[in-house]
Amino acid sequence: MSDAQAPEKRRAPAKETKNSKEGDERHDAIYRSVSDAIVEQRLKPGSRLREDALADVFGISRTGIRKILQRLALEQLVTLTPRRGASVTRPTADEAKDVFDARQLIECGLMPDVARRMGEKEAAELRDMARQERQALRSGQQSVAIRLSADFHMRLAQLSGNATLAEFVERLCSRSSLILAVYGHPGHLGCESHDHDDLIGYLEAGNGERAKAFMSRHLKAIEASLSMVEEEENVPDLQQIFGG
Amino acid sequence: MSDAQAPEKRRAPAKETKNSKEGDERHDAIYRSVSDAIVEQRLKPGSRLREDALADVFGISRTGIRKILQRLALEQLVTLTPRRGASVTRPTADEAKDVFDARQLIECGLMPDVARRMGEKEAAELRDMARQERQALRSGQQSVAIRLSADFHMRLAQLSGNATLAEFVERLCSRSSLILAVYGHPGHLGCESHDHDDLIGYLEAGNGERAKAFMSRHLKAIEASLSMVEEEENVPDLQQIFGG
DNA sequence: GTTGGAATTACTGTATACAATAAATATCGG
DNA sequence: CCGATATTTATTGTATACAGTAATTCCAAC
Repeated sequence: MSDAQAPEKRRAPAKETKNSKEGDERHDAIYRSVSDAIVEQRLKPGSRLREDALADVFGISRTGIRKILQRLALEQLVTLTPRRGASVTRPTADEAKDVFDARQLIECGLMPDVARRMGEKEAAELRDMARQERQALRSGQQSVAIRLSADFHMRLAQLSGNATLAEFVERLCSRSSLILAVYGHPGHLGCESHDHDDLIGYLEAGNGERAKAFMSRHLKAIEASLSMVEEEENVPDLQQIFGG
Repeated sequence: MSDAQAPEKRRAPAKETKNSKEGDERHDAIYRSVSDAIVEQRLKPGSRLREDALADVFGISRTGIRKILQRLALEQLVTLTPRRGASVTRPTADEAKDVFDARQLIECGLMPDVARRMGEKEAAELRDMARQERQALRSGQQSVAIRLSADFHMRLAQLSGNATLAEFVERLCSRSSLILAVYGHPGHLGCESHDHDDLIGYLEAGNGERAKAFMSRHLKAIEASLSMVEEEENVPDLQQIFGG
């Protein structure tokens, strides 16, 4: 992972500040680093994200960290509670339903456009992504597989040519990873191995309607694989006591 | 005595800072204030938003302003260019197309759900909003009318029960206001007066499919009313010179 | 041993100071 | 008088200091 090497506490030498990166890119890299960690479930829902700790790890001040956390909060990957700070969002069952309904509407609606704009190059790229995903899954790298699966859906949306809708899909896929982390069964990954390949086939054949129907079933299958029990990790004893 | 070198560091009237508001709500109020000004086109696309100026106007420091600007940037209402600061976004023709395609897909797709959840109270509320909009239009308050029109579409999406999609629609409507500001004809408002009332009728009757079709036409009509000429306010002389 | 409360601690919220850079302006050479 | 470069200025980027508040710990009393 992105090694924030020895946290040399000396941060003052302004002349040294500039040598490493444009500074702007650095922020983006850190954002992506945190975002990836969440999507890959290395940071689990509910984990607290303290500003000082992150600032130390990445070697920038809290100011920059706050900016990044705020962005993640707007994307609903982290939750910002007023005086408690940031933590990785733990999606509720309602939110999960909303997200999958939204994916149903948008991703399926995009399939005809994607089919229309699908060329050889795009198909090859997608097949490669699907291959990588299968490989990660086979070699037991579940975290990586989850992200690759999300990447696949995101790339698909980008190929529709509508940047705005692609951005929406991006957000929905990120949140889906969080949902899988909370409500998915450990051994059972969201996307079945062959689904993505089949989908590429329909799209490459220019069969938008078929792809649409397939995507609908695909998403339904993922959603159906979730076990929608709100685990109330806090004070569960109380209920047991009252029940008993 | 040696502590005499420590002058009274108090430089800010901290006691007065807190008395007025919770501080958190204040930020939200400022955010809404700026957002409304953009949506109502009192701040025109391209206008620069300097941090100091905003900080002065609202009586908070640049820190808070930056937070708000960043949020607006993520919603694509303002554009943040690296060392140039913030300005009200000027949507391109491509973006405009994307936004209206997205609205076409999402808002129309939501209509059946809205029709299903439509009750007396909701219909009455919508009718009231439509009435206010008509009134604003008649009394020449175009800015207010534009925002009320956007509010109508947003509220409609909320009634679908899907908070995630409602948020997407919210963003799309805000951006649409910007698009109208750039590409719309001055005297010609986006939403025709009677359209919204007609739509409520279909929804109240539970006729989701009819409402869907109507919404589609409604949005198409708005989009068709735009004149999609990219005014390249920058270096236009060059082309004219070379052409002439 | 548990509970209530006070003191401490840890953390976030906000403003400000300072550095860095791009834009605007002035200055000088042609 | 025009063009290129140096200087000044305006404005953003970042770190840090300080304040305020929630969480924790510790202590005493029952």
